[in-house]
Amino acid sequence: MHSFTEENYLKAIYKLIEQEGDVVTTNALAERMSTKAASVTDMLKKLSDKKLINYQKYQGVTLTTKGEKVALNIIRKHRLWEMFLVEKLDFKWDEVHDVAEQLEHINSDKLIEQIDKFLNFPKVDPHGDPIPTANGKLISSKSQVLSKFKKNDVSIMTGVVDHSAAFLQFLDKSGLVLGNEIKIKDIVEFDRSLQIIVNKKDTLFISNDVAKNILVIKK
Amino acid sequence: MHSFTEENYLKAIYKLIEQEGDVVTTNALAERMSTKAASVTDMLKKLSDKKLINYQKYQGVTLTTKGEKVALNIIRKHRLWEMFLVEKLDFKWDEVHDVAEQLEHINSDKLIEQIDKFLNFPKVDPHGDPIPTANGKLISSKSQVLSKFKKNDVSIMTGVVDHSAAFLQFLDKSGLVLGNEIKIKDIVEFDRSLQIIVNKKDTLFISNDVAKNILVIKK
DNA sequence: AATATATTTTAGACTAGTCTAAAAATATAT
DNA sequence: ATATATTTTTAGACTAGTCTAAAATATATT
Ligand SMILES: [Mn+2]
Ligand SMILES: [Mn+2]
Ligand SMILES: [Mn+2]
Ligand SMILES: [Mn+2]
Repeated sequence: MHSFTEENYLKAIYKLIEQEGDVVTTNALAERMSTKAASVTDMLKKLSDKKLINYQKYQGVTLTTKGEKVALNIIRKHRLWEMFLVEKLDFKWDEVHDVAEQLEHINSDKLIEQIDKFLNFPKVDPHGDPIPTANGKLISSKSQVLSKFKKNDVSIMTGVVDHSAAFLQFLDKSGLVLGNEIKIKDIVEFDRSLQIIVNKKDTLFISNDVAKNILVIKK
Repeated sequence: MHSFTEENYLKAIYKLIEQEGDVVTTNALAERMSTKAASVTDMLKKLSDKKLINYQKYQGVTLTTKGEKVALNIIRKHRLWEMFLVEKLDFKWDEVHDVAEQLEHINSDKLIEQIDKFLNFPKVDPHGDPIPTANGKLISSKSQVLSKFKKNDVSIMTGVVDHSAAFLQFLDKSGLVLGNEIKIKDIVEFDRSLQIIVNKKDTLFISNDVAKNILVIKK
């Protein structure tokens, strides 16, 4: 099929387009893949030959339909494996990423179908990210970052923007986990930091930087 | 750590020594790895440089203590994953090999510990093969091939020699699965084929070739 | 003991993926 | 519009793993 490296490039292109915008630049990809621009150019030629990306020299890249299908399938596998690790093997949400990064490349349709079934067909992964369907559909969530809300707004935490272990551990320690209710008690005008009430009980202060990395849905 | 290829070579060396005898030849390894002798020689140099094997030109190879530890760890992971697939994901014993061949290379101590725990620390895999411990001990079973037994001997099926999907499917169809009791009703002198009674119920005939690939333990 | 055959290693080449350094193209600033 | 800076691509080299063909060594046969 495709090599691990090809799969990782396709996933990176998908995610960069999702976040940043319409086309992905060579440098952005090099940054994300922790490699050099020259190496990226080589890979882009290869992916282009295989009709997985649309690529013209100096013009950046987008995924073809075929390439997007591959990317979404890797993302599906990654998120299902993360869910498996958390739900069945007692991993914490900050421990799953590196292992899922490997497991996502295991090639077996039956395996991933059975994992999906075993988990009772989850819709989102442990970080609140939606799991693409087997035929490559991804329902994008209506969540917004907490920093966009106003005083007295009440919302439910549904995801995170930053997926780093450090941030996830900080959230755990603060009682900010998926499903919790967050009410904005006050917003400090000076630095846009927030005073919030979690689950109608615990009051705490979070910086605007933190609020920008918490996804919620209005109650 | 070590590449997939290195791990597969070490496992192959381990298994060849286990079956065939004291040292492994270049050609035997080439055969097993479905590659050419020249490629094997290249890899042997590399594994020798890494102190994973004892290798002298033209003299065959053995594993060092370090190499054996790596091999046993891969075998442990392979067998635990096979067990997981059968026990938790409804795979049949003839369907697990190729997937386990990939999963055995996933690198995460926590993952394999948790899988072991999740399965309640199994001692053998779905084919009756013993699972090495985390610190590299392997309890070799006292099973023998059915063809060595005599008329009227009663035994319990504990494993298989041939692991091919074809053979395993044949066994399934014949009701010859692990744990079943096998009584030898008669042995045909001419071709050493057997008439056996499975679980005190079903009588069937099997060739000596089949009997040589069924492992049992005397009751 | 000499020769023939089989096994194993070396030599040299190829692909995937990576790198550095230099050249080419594009974007930005005067 | 031209010069400067930035981005991207090319050129050439490196490693891991593989191959074929040829050379070296070991084993078997006479
Ligand atoms: Mn990956
Ligand atoms: Mn995730
Ligand atoms: Mn393998
Ligand atoms: Mn097995």
